[in-house]
Amino acid sequence: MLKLSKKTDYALMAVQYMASKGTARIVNTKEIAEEYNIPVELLAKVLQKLGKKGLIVSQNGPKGGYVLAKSSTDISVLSVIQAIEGHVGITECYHNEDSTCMQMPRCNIRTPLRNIQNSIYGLLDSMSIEDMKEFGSATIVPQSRLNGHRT
Amino acid sequence: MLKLSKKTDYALMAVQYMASKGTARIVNTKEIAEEYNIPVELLAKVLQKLGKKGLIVSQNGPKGGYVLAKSSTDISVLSVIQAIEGHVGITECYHNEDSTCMQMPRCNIRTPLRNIQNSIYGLLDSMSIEDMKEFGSATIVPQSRLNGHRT
DNA sequence: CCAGTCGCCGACTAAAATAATCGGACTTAG
DNA sequence: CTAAGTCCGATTATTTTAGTCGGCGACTGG
Repeated sequence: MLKLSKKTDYALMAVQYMASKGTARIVNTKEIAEEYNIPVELLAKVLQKLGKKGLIVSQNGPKGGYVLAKSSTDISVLSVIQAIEGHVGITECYHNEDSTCMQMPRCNIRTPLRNIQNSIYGLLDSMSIEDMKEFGSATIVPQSRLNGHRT
Repeated sequence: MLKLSKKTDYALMAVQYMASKGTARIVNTKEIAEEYNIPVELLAKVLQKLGKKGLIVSQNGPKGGYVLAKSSTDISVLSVIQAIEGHVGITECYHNEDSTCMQMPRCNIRTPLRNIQNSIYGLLDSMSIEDMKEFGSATIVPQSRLNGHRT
């Protein structure tokens, strides 16, 4: 239904939060969880995933926590989403590499949907975490080819 | 997880199929279901929803069925998706009008996500069912502002 | 004029995805 | 050496999605 999972929301919030603190400051799970009212254990797993994907780096022990692995301008929104959700596809057959779709043989919407998906990918890839701050109220993608409303 | 539901897939396939048959030919649920290996009862409900939204018109009785209510150039992909999924939002708070989101007070990703969502809307709205045929293997949205891959 | 074909509708069950919890192990600053 | 932190797998609860069932109502051809 075209909705992001809460885990992804949490991930974006957390990364955004870390970005706002800069690379000098190390933040821990509890701090972020309290800031946004997120269940700690859940956020913990999310951050672990981000760590394994190399988007953030972890520091163990007391005074430990996380920092962004690179500049917020170099972290795309897409990379965060994919870190949490794995391979994202708009349809079953693009979501699961080895899906057995009953409709495959005669499917008439695969290719066009792939194009839509690629456009969305492009959009998400072109937007960085930094952009999410800056463009708080601007439109990102040129919609020059839009030709008015249909029903 | 940014995936369309099967019902929506079915709806798009069905509409596409009807478009391919033209407005003269009336098609029934069973015919479409067999063409694409879709469970009839499920497809039936999908078509009913499309009917209620005025995208297709129904004909009762024997030899009954459905026809597109208007030209395939005047039916946007978005309208089909919305007919099935209702109001679509990329996040909980945009999906559900009256959602009580724990993160609301301090949420730092609402506005940027809304922009992303609007871009997706624009894309889906600008694409008609007819376009889905034509652009079987073309890219729809100009991605001129893309600036290479990040992680 | 009535029998069979079709759409219409709501309630129901089944399966899958998501959200959240729990328990315990490993790491390290103080 | 211990408390504060990350790490990790297993488990449960909740919600969403997929699919099923049964009956009603509309219509058309014979």
